[in-house]
Amino acid sequence: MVNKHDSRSEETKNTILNVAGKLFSKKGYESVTMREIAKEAGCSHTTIYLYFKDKETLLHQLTMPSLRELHQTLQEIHIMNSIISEDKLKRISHEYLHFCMINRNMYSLLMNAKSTRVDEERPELEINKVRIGMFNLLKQVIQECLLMPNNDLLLAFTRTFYYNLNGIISTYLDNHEPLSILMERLTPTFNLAVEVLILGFREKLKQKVETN
Amino acid sequence: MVNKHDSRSEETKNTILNVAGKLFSKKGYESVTMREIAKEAGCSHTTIYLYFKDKETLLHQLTMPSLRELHQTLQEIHIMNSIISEDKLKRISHEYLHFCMINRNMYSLLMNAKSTRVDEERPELEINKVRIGMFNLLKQVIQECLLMPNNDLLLAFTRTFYYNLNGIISTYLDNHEPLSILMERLTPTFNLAVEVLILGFREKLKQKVETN
DNA sequence: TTTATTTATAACCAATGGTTAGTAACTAAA
DNA sequence: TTTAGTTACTAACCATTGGTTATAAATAAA
Repeated sequence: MVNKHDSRSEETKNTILNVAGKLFSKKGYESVTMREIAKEAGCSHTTIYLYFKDKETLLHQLTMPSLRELHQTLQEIHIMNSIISEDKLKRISHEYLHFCMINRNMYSLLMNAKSTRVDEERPELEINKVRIGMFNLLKQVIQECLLMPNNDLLLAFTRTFYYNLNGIISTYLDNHEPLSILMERLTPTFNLAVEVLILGFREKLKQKVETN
Repeated sequence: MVNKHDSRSEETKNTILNVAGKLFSKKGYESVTMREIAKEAGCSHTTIYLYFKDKETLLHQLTMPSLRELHQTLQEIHIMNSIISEDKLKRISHEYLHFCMINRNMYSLLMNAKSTRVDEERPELEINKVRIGMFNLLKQVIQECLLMPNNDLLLAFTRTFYYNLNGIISTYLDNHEPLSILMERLTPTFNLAVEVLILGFREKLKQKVETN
């Protein structure tokens, strides 16, 4: 039988997480203050420090579940047999872009995982694992798409593809347009970018074969 | 005959600008404090506010001259007759990347020109002019490269190219590797990206022609 | 009821960007 | 030379923030 103490602290922790998640999404991590979160959660701002080491830990604990989910989604798309690899790549790109646009705070964390944190169950290792995992997944899908060996050129292609995705996100990071409208407006351009890259990769591959 | 008053204030202002420029470059805009700048400049931190409205104004006044210079450089490359447009594109990309990597603070300003500032001689208008100017220049060079009309497809191509450049920059924004080493390591990848994009654009164009 | 444990808050701290009041230095006029 | 005015600069102050420490409140156990 859970006692009131346990349930009270659990409830407080969850409330803080929920409120923080909402506020971060709405106003951006940097501009939300701990006092604001506390007020909305109905507690003192110092209570937050009973459960979370600092502000960044809060963001981190909000991020990892969603990130794992994204990674899972991308993996599921990857192993689908019913679609060709070029379409997989488009779907993966779309999911990644969509996720990052919704979760702009998390995107920053994803890009800037601090390597200063070696305590706390090696969270950087986990987030790095997920990052690397997604990069490698992208690499595999590109490899399948191009029917090429796993070599330096594939790495460079994957990087280029990755730059493009992240360029898109960073271009619209501070855009205040509603997401659904933004995605509707720009998805054709995003898809074009993927197609152009694949075409370019194929041509580059051809060139390499012709010079060898 | 300039009096001591005038020369003294001019000197103070320039010292502050110089010091700020160095510190921003070295440690990043966000992590440099006004008190730190003041200390290095040999004045009180409140003196800074005699000359500059706020911290952002300081960054802005440091940024615009360099940005104008970059824009000028890119324009000069554009009008060069001695090189083909594909090489122009590579040179322009290289200059832009190099500039942004050196001036990461300014890059942020470039990407995030605040629209909240309508006082102060319309600086947002100026920075927007430069941004738009550079985007249009890029568009022109891509157009020449591809020998295509100025249409929606060209705009989408230019956007894609722009995403790529900015993806590169944002990927390495917090990288602490010395710039010369970073550029040496990655310039081949950056050039490959440009080539891939151009190849892809050409193929896309071909497809469009074939379906019309 | 008293004591121990857990949860939470209030008081406090250092630091920051920025504002306001006061002082020092310089120049011009008497 | 002295006085008044102007300019450059500083110190005191402010509100706010993330975070720490001391204290209070709530709950469970003896």
